This record gives sequence, structure tokens and C-alpha cells, in this order.
Amino acid sequence: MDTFLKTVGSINDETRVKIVRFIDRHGEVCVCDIENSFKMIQSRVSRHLKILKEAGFLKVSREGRWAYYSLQTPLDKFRQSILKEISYLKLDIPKMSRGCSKDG
Amino acid sequence: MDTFLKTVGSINDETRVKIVRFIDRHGEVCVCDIENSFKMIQSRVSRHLKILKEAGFLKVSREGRWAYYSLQTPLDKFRQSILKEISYLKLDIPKMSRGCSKDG
DNA sequence: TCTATACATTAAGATATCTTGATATATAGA
DNA sequence: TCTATATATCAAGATATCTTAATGTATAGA
Repeated sequence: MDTFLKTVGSINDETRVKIVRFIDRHGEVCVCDIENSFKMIQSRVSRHLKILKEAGFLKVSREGRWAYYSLQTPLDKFRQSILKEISYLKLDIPKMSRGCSKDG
Repeated sequence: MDTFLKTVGSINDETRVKIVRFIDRHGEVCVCDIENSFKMIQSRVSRHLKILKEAGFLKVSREGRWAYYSLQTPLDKFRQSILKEISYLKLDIPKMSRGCSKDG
């Protein structure tokens, strides 16, 4: 029950639904990409990513000071069906706008 | 998005998960059956049933002063997948205990 | 038409969640 | 080792949800 509620609760939030959709569309992104694309403050983004990660939707890989979030693989049937349902929604997902100075 | 969140929010609650499972198992039940089986006060049961109904999981048919709740049919793929996931959970669902005096 | 039953709704307090701002940690480079 | 960057965490206020108790509505039967 706890795992179920954690999974369900994690996508019971408009912001997180959009973040998941954003990552589903763009693949691996870092926190600042979301921060910049969604125009949200960093602590807010970090919190939502943590919730989605702990719910089994996202994984994170760290490189230096960056944290790259992407969809967890493999995803079980249930989480897949949730992502599928989210993909059907008409959402206003912002364009990718890189937010970090990791160019050099 | 609103429909999605309403659907997801409706099963983001331990009590409602158990009620859905109870109805899935027992078919058509009236409010007082749940009240009596779960040992919950009537207003609480009524509220949760309303949320599940408005989320598309349940339907209600009224006969006299009774309200019979059962699973909505047909259920779309997404809600079906949720019910399926709930059916996999090890839940302590109470036995049916009829609560109304509609014997005569 | 009076009463009891079944259910729905409302109001208020308790609990949980979300957002923001402040602070902490860790890495890269000067 | 000092500073800037990227991210995480914490604290506090705002908002939403859940529970209970009280009240409202509708039906059936005396």
C-alpha cells in the first residue's frame, strides 16, 4: 500500500506531471534545465524531482556538480500506464531552455 | 489535466483504495454496508464514495432511500490498470457486514 | 403527518502537502 | 584556499485534504 500511495501521490500534482512529461520528451536533463525551462526556483524543482525519483519514475546520475535526471528503466507496467496516460494529456510543456553554464 | 488529477487524487488515499477493492470484490453495495463493514461513520463513507464516483470509478443507482454503489462500466484502460494494481496489493479488506435493515 | 432510516452536505479542527527563502554541501576553477 | 556554481535540505507560512459532528433531504411505514 505504501509503495502504491507513494507512486500515485507523486503524480497527483500538476507540476510533477509536467516535469515527468518534460523529461519523457527531452530525455536526460539537469535540475537547472527544468529550473530555466519552467521558470521555477531551484528548491522547488529539486523537491519535485526527489519525489518523482523516490516514487520510481526517475533516476539520477551525478557528474561533478550536476545531477542528470531521466526516466527510470525499466518501468513496470503500472508506471508505464501512468506515463502513457500523461502522454495523452494536452499539456503546455515549456520548450527546453538550458540553464547551466556547462558549455566549456 | 483536471480529469487526470481527479482520477489520480481519488485513489491517493488508503481508505478509498480499500473501499474500491471492497466493491470490486463484493459488487454492488450500499453505503451502510461499507459503514458497517469498515466501522466508519456514515459521513466519511459518503464523502469517499462521492469522490470515487466523481473520479469515474464508481456509479450509483438509487432505490428508495438506498444508494447502491458499484464499479463504473465500462472502465477505460487507465482506470482498469489502476484497479488491477490495487488488486495486486495485499490489503486487509474487512468482510462484508450488511448494515441496513432492508430485510423485510 | 409524525417518526425512523438512509444518505448527502456543511463547518471546523487536525493533518498533510506545496512554495518560498535561507542555509548547507560539494565540485570546479582561479 | 577562496569563490562561484549546481544541487539538496530545512523552516515557516499558505493551501489543500481528511475526519468528525451537526444538520439537511428524501423515503417508507405507522
